[in-house]
Amino acid sequence: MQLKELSEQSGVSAASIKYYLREGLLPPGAAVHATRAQYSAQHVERLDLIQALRRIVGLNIEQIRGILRMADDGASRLELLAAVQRVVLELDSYATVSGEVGTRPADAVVRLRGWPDSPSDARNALNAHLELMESVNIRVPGELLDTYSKAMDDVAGVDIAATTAPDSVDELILTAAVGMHMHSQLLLRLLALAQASHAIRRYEQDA
Amino acid sequence: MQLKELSEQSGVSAASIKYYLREGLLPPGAAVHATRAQYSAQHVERLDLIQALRRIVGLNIEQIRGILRMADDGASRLELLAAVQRVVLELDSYATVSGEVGTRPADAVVRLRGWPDSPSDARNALNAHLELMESVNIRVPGELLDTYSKAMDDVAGVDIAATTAPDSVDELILTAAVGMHMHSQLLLRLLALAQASHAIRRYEQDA
DNA sequence: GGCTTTAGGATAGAGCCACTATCCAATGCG
DNA sequence: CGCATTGGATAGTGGCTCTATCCTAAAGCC
Repeated sequence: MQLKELSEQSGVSAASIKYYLREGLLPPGAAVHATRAQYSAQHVERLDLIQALRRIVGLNIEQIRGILRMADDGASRLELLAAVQRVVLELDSYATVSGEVGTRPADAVVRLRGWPDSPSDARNALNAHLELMESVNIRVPGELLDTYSKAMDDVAGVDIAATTAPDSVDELILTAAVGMHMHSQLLLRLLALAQASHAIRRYEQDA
Repeated sequence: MQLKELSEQSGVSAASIKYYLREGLLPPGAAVHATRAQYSAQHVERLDLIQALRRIVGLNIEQIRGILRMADDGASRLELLAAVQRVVLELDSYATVSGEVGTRPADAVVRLRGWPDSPSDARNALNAHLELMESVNIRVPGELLDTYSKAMDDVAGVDIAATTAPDSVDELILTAAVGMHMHSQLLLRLLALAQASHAIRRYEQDA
């Protein structure tokens, strides 16, 4: 198919497709001639992925480019997962907490859960965030971290098990990124509901 | 104090303060004369709040204005909490899932946890989100929802207990919004770590 | 009393981002 | 043969949050 049809099938305007081509998000089609190129189903899939990462997960062009480039360079599933995580976690690194990152709390969690031991970005991000929370006086008692990590362990188990056979790299990225985002939003909504409930109980009591 | 000093104390540029005044985020100072106004410590506090909501929580001007207006109109703590939740939850209502909102799953959670019964925005948001997840084929088994809600129940308990005596409305908003955001980010990081761990185990096994 | 500084008001511009539109020459397709 | 389409280039749009400039009037200070 050529550009116009690709646009129709993906629901992305021809102008935007050109933009993505320029930005290196979408690989160029097979150039039949100087003024004619053929696009495939993979291009449609890629466009779907780009759309999802933009509109659902909220990544920007540069972040998407980074991930896709890795995918196209034949990165492993683990590497891709790590890349997706890096980007999603840094969505708002409002303050790059630097300084000596005490690896304590995350290590404890890892030990407690019996997770494989490897000092990852995810672990650093967790430690940095815990420091940040402490610095703004939000207490995170050990038991809470325990409860949280247990819950997350359960999700991850379900998630990874479900992600058995990703047909394509694009699909792997899609499920990883969208899944993380969806679960995170789900938790946020549950937290809101829980908070509202607790607040109601408390303030009614006061009154 | 006057504008310049307010700017120095809050770390917000004079131009931005003027902008916030124009946008109705910051109440005008007490006009001593046509060309002189006095600002108070409350103005500094308000600016801190605005900064936090912008930079940490990532709200836009209109969202902040809405919350602050409620606060200044003397809304109750519950109303304010609800308003904050509404805004934070809608941060990315990528798809306003409408239609007959089956109140089933959230109701079950509420019953299970023994939360006070009131059909709230939070509950609707949860139901809508669960529908959305289902529509993109992300399974959320009942046990998972159970685990999640238990964890969130624990946090909310700690949170609300800690938020005993907010000295000012601004502080209440600050702790609510920042707290929600921080916990949500914490969970996201834990999820990332858990996923990475599970993925490592799984893929190592495969290899 | 004059000089500098500041307030408030208005308006315009900057900078970023993700597009979107226009123009072009070259060329394939019917 | 001629219309439509392509890749390539470039410029413009719209939303958002500031930031900068200009102005007049008045206060503070010596």
